[in-house]
Amino acid sequence: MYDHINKNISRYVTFYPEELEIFDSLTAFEKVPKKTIMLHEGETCNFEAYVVKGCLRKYYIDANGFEVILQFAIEDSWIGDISFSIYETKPSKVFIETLEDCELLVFSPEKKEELYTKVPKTERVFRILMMRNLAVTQERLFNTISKTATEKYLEFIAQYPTIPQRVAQHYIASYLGISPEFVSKIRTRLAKG
Amino acid sequence: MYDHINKNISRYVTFYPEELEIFDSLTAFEKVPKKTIMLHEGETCNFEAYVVKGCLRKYYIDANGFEVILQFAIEDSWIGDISFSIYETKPSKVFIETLEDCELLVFSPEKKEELYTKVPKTERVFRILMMRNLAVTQERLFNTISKTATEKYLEFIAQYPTIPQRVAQHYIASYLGISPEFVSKIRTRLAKG
DNA sequence: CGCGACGTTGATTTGCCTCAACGATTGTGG
DNA sequence: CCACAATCGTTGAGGCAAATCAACGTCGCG
Repeated sequence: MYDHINKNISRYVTFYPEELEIFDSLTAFEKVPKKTIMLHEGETCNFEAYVVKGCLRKYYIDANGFEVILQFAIEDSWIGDISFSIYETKPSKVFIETLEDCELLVFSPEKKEELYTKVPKTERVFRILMMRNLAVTQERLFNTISKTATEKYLEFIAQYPTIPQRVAQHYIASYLGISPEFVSKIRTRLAKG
Repeated sequence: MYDHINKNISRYVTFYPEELEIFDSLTAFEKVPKKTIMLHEGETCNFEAYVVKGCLRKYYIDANGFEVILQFAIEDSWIGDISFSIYETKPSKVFIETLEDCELLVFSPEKKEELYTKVPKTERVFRILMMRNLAVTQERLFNTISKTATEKYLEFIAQYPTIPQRVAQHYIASYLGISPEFVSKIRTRLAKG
């Protein structure tokens, strides 16, 4: 049950077994069915989740009503609203939705703060997780600005080869900032070589 | 000298005077003249800096040789390569250059780790700084994908009103992912109303 | 002064979007 | 279990926002 999450956080910091026990005890296991919107825009986000099994997406809705996907989360990754903290309970601008039946290990803001107090080392873990997330987001911003739609598509399927098999194609379009029709045209163009 | 940086980090965590003294003692004050490239692509970044005075930019160079600006840093902000750490000494993909004569307070990776050991609370500070940075970057990614060039330009000058007075216009174009010519056209269009 | 970097303006091109129509697939209620 | 609706991916025609290319005026600096 907790093996994977313990391995995940131990990549960055070494923990004693007692510390991992505290860590695990502060999470809540949740099964969430497919197509559940766990966080609506305007709500305050009251969770941060590690994905044991399943697939989720986090997205904005723009001024014209179009969705822009910020993140896909699959096994062994984290998802939550960034401004997640008991001190900063701003209403969220994003939606989080399950795309498959999911098994999650969830922190509430209070438990997260309790964790920081009881096992201060975890500050370091989440600092490093943030850093890696930021690095990925910066890289993606750079790609969005400087690459063509075809390049973006090719790099996406190279970097996340399993995602196209799991989610609808128009979600990938929304992630890449391309119209669904144009993704289709890119694919036929590539198939013809 | 250290007043500003101490206020900056005390926004997120409360420090004892002794802790702030340790913090300050681990930084190095540096004056860097205008147009100095402090970090080249391929080098490992050996600093993280708080800007006391001046203005810098961080940028990528894309496959066609075009610069894409990721960040402007001005007074009371932080700049450095994200993967900055003694454990992760990957070659950097970004350049960091001063646009004005600068006064900086600089951490080396070693001093930063020393800081984390001597004043563990600082993990929390830099976790929160990362988080805010990530939130801003996500917002910008969303804008880049879903807004028109004119909207991006207007939001930029609204959000960073002092930057256009300090840096060349084509740098703003590079930050927004717009051609310099088109920024010029947007401006004349807006001026005519 | 003269050179190079910068901003402007206009003509032309293009990558991608929008709109619309059409099969294929999924799922849902009777 | 079928019928019908809804969702999804594909394809084509047409349009537009922004890029590219090129020429020119201006400013700051060595």
